[in-house]
Amino acid sequence: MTDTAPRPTLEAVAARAGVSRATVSRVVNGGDGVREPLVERVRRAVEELGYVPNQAARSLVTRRHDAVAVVVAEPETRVFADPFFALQLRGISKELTAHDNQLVLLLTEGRDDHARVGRYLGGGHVDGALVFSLHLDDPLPELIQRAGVPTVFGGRPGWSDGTTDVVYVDSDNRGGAREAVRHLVGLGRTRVAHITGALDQTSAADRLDGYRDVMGDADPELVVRGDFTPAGGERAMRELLDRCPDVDAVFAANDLTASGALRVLRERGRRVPEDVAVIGFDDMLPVAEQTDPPLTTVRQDIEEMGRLMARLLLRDLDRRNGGATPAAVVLPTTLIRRASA
Amino acid sequence: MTDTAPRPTLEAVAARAGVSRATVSRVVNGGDGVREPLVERVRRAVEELGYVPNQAARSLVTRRHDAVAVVVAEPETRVFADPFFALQLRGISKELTAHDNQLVLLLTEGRDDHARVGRYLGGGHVDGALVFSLHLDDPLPELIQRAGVPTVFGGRPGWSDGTTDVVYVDSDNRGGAREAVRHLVGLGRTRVAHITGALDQTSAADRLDGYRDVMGDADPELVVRGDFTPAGGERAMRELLDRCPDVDAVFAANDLTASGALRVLRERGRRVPEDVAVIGFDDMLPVAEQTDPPLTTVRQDIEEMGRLMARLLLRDLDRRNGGATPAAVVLPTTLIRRASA
DNA sequence: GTGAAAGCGCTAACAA
DNA sequence: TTGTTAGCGCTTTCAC
Repeated sequence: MTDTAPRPTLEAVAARAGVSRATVSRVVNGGDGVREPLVERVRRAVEELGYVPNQAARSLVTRRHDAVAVVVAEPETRVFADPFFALQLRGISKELTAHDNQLVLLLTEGRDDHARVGRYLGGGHVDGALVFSLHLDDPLPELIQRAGVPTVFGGRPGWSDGTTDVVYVDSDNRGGAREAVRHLVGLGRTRVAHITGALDQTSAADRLDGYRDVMGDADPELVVRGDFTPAGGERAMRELLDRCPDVDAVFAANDLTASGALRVLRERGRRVPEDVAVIGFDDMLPVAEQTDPPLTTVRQDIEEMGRLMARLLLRDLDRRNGGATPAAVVLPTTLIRRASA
Repeated sequence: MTDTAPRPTLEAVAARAGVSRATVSRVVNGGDGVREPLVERVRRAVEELGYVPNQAARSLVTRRHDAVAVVVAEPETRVFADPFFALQLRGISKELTAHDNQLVLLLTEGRDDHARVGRYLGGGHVDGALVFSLHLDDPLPELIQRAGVPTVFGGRPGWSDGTTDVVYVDSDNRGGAREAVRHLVGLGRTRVAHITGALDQTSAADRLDGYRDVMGDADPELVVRGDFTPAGGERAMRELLDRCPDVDAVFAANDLTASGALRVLRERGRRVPEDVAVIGFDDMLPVAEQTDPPLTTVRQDIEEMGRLMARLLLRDLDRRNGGATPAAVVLPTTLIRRASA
């Protein structure tokens, strides 16, 4: 907890190197158009003085901050219940770091925070924003969109009407769900159920759509609502067994849900996969590999999603430099076969 | 992805309100020493123009950034395996937000990143840093300490020699462990084992110390090394059962470890708590409540730890304003009784 | 109580 | 290629 020492300025470096501030500035920012010997002298002076540019002064004139906000709607239990958030963040961080950008994390807790976030984003502290819009009715994303900050969303925003060109990164939830259900059908299962996620999230809705793509004509009783949690999975599985005792396969909206379902199946004496085959979604390793039996599931590359979000945003920020305007990106999923189906 | 609109400046507000820039500045920063009618006029002008101060310009002169870096050593599987990180972050975020500070997240991935973080912290972009130093041999914390940025650590740093006054926030790991083991002993158990955490982390070492405080004279075979993961817990439990078949209680270094141990105990046909009582650490709800049987455990208030870290740092930053220099804080733990012990 | 003026440290025309 | 100069938008003495 030392006090801040007075830091050397461009001026000081210039004096020491015997050149002008402008030259030092050039060298510090890449050094093109400065002759080698001078570059060398400046470099040495920088070194000796331990000069570090003052970001505030630089931003003041460049209007660039080399900083990106990551906005996460917080009350989401889900954000904490699974490593989703952390993994995505890691991907984002890596990409940002690779391009010398800083990550400003904005966690929101409610109404008040929305205003705060809006103000912050509108306040020109950051060059852009990466936003996770988990719920259909979340007012935040639109608010941000209106703030006029370049933004990339994580997951397809629910309010996206297809008209406005929102940029987002998402997994192919629908396609992945289709693949899972097809696999179940291919196993010869005929009573394939689906435990949904929280349906106010597009990922859950899309997975349900995927299920219906394949099982459109199936007994509607086979679809039961969950909420992405193990507890929700248990509840749903019980309901399912009561309603349709002949169910022989379950596609759960995520691995956590599947783990809950598995527990109930065991409790009720159903063997997995012999009596009931189970497939999850996510391939969350600590969950999928620990269940009994290990979970067959649909993998999505979460870290890559984060990386991609950052990449799209940075590209957009650079579009003046000839880059094209990015559009939404949907990443493929993979079926991972383990023992449960 | 709109282009940035030209934002109004202090100058513009001053013109509109018919006052000087200085007066507007005063109003914007609290408004003391300005007469009410003027305050009112300025406020209105700010409102009408949608004025938001330019942080860069302000920082340039005040040398304050109202921003704090949170540094997390990343490769830590643990950071992603449990909600620890997210919870702590939430606490930090809340406190920071309450004091109008921004959270800049620095995730590090290795050697190269250390230099980068050092540079960033030394570069005066933030007013202080909150650092998680998980491993004893992590070079980062010391590097940061040397950067001269006010810093608060999360968890007692391993290299803290007691001489230098590092400020940190930690749970009473040792005391909590003692309480857990005493509870086991109080239950009449005589062969109380301990599955440790990753011993290169102070939290694990401290919990082991707590165990020894109570069981100092016990069979050393009863202590077996884990790594804070369920898999580690399984491995350790197997070893334990082989080595000491008469074990009648287990204190696991955390809930994840305990869940692994529980699994093995079930597999080997030992009843919990009848044959073997089990206690965890953390009270990580999604884990502790979902185990079978539900886990008795030592709770630590993780979010509060985060909040406290931020509070200590902010207080230090304000110490010029009469605050005292903060010291380390150790939070108490609570034993939560469920069914496993 | 209010305003005028001097920078904070840097970049970016423009001259040389 | 290098230097000179004029701000970027704000806070903060210092006069009034």
